[in-house]
Amino acid sequence: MREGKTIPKVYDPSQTEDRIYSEWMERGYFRGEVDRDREPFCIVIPPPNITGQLHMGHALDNTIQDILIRWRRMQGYSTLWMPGTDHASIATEVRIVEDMAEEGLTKNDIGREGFLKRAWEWKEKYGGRIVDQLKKLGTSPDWSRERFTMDEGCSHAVKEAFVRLYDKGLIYQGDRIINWCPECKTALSDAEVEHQEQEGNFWHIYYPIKDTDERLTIATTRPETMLGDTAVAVHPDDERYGHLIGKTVILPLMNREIPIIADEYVDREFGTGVVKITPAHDPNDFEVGIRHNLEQLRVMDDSGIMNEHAGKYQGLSRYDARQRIVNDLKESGLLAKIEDHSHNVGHCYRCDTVVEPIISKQWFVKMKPLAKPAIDAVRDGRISFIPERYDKTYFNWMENIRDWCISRQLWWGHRIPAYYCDDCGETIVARETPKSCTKCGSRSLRQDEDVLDTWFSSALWPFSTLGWPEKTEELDYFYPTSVLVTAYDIIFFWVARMIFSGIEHMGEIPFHHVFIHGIVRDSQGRKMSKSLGNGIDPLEIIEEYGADALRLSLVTGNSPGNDMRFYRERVEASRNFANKIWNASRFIMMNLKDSDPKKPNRDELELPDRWIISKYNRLIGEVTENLEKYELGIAVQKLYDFIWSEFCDWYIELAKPRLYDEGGRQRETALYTLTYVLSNTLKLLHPFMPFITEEIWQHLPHEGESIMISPWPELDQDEVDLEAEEQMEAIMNAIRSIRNVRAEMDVPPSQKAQVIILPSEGYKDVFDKGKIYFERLAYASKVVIGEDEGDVPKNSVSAVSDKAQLFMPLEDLVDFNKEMERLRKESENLKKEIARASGKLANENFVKKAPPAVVEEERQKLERYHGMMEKVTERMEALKKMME
RNA sequence: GGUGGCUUAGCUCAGCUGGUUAGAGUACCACGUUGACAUCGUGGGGGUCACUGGUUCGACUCCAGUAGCCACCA
Repeated sequence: MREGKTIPKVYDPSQTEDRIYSEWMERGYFRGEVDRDREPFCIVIPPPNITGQLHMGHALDNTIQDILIRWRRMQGYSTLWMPGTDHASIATEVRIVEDMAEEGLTKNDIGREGFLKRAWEWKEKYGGRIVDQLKKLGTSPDWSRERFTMDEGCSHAVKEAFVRLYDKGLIYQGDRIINWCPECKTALSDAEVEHQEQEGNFWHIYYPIKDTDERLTIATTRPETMLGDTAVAVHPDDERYGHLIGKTVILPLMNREIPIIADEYVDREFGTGVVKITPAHDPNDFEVGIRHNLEQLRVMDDSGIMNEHAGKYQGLSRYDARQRIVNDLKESGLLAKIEDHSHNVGHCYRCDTVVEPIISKQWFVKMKPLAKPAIDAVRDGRISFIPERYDKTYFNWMENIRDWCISRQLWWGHRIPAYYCDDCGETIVARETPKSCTKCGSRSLRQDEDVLDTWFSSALWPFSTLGWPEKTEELDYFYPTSVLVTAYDIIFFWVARMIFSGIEHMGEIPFHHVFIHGIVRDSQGRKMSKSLGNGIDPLEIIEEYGADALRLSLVTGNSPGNDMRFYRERVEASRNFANKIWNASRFIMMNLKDSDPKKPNRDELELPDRWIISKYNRLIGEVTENLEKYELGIAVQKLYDFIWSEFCDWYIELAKPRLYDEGGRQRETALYTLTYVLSNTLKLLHPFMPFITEEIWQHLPHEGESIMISPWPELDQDEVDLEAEEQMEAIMNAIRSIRNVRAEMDVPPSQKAQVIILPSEGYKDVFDKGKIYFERLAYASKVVIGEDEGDVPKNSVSAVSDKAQLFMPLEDLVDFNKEMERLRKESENLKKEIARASGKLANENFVKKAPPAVVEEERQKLERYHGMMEKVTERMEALKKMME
């Protein structure tokens, strides 16, 4: 072997991974460059939160990206995988506040500046952690270009984007209903609200009509909001209530008079057909309020505590208030009934508190004009989702989108570049902090206190990281990026927003493909979560089994868009595979010593060589094709099968006789083929298992300094050798038949037997040349090619394969009854197949309408079955005679 | 309520544009230390492809419906 040391029997990833990774880094292999002579291939990483630790979701997402990047890099593309992290405004702020709480500090104690200082320190300390963890996975992004959503460039891009949108009238400030988290005390976008089904109640409340004995019954799930009612509404065409429109009801508990209005928003079928209108606490009511010019009465403060408009309920939490209100209604006889009712309640995606729809002054992005071209881009195929079905999810969201609330009442993030004049009240939106008011010249300006939604900056990620708004070479060359890889749970938050932002700011889509994968669940199919404590730490897995094993486990059996369960047993299987490759390579290296076998001429190749080279070439085609389709699971399955079954189980075994023939001319041919197929197969496997493939490749004869920059193998149709495949199959099938018979007859491996082969027409030569393989792989003491049954001794067991009849004289080991039983089973089986095939062929329509190739195939099958049946029958008869 | 997904061997899953004797891993059974590997080898058992219809010469695969589970949206 190259380094002249003995190779351990068990592969130990911990001995290699870090060393190899440092070498790759030192040699700058990850570096992405603008190279006009080559096609670009670019992926931007979904930036992980700086608060985060690497979890299985990251591991999967980044393994996939690394596979694609490594593959394209080997194919000769100029690849750039752009890495970075996200400041994760709300998540980080929550973490730091928790952190401070342990020291007994609050945000207000240390003030905005103090807080930001602390946050940056926190970022410096922990922000790199996840990056280090990604390195352990073996990922190959261009770390020299690593970005952060709050770095100077990205911040610049954010301001630029904000100002441009504002100038175009696509960003506005206004009082609208937003989702308010009373715990985080900030507004949230619609996407940040998680709806959870909850058991609740429908409280039916009487609203007395002024100056009459009549009353209306109104059902609500949030009785506390009634304090802010400023109308009740019925449908204009509802005959039950037509006479009441324009009258007034007395709002219970508050004794406020509010009008009865008519609005088509009311659903006559639902509940009593009368609804309370609370413009300040419900998005639909808000719209109704605008139409009818109703007062907006907010009854709750930012902490979810009832305020001065809540009368005697002031100071109570929203839930205490609800309780009290229901009790009070009951006491005053105004509670008609309570119904059980399950409904969806919005929760904050960060802290899980029930969000409160509340009217509030916030900044918004006007979505309709932005959504239109973003929908078109997917509709006309410029952007495609893999799997395709996710375009429906995308359309559904984009077509029903409401304006995006982008301001957050937080400190950690991009501060909104809006400034207010204390003197004239002017709002100035500018890239640079203005010195004086553009309207009145006053110098007393205050910047907006709020920061932007984290996703506002991540929406710019595909171009902000490439230098936008500067017109950089990178931007010109790598944008639009090639593919975005992410899980489906982030389509709305991120993918959709990148698409409309890219189109708006760059005038071009941000990526061509969106490759959606599922999420990694635990072995019981549950989502991994901190609260359940069922998360599996990828780093622990890497430590125990190696990064290659982890990566392999994450892609095998994984199909696009579908979730997967994570099992330790699977990782073990992957590790075993790594070990298998290791040992196959070890075997080859042991035989190579330090030699570098010369390429044999074509006519020097033996059947197994031609066969494995042919299979290897097919493999190239299959792996490449499946990578192109993002079918990584299938690609890796093909590799697994090829390496384990065809290469290890068969080819190595078939090559052994020549290897043990020291000094034989054929030894070098076998060695060459072994080495050639192994080292090239390693290339195909490299994107999936980068470490072990590099480690082995380095020890094999090779050109170039690393497998990761070696050229991706290309399918050579001339090497696909159908004849070799067919002949080898014939031998392999015959060997399998013998093994099968021996096992069924309970013949121990130690009991070698003579094998007599009666080849089918045209296969005499094939089996004659293949004798040696039967000795090795079918426990044959001696192999004889016979002409007919006359050459077969009486006490033989037989096996029938499609291209030969096989016999083993086993003397007293033969149990004729057992043999008979076996033959009967086989003939049953054949009978079934013959019935199936001939049934098909007897069907006129099949013969007439099916493609000729399919019909022909079926004919050949039938012929083969008939031939085998004949042999089995003959054999049974002979046996019967013998037993008489 | 709307949309989408899933239902294939004991378990976990592949099976992409309809034609395979329906596959893999794992578990299970039997045999096995033949000079790469017991993290292994050889052989084996195990599936009415959820159900009902339809299209088709032909359906695990396409269409419709039903049931159960799940996800997302409202």
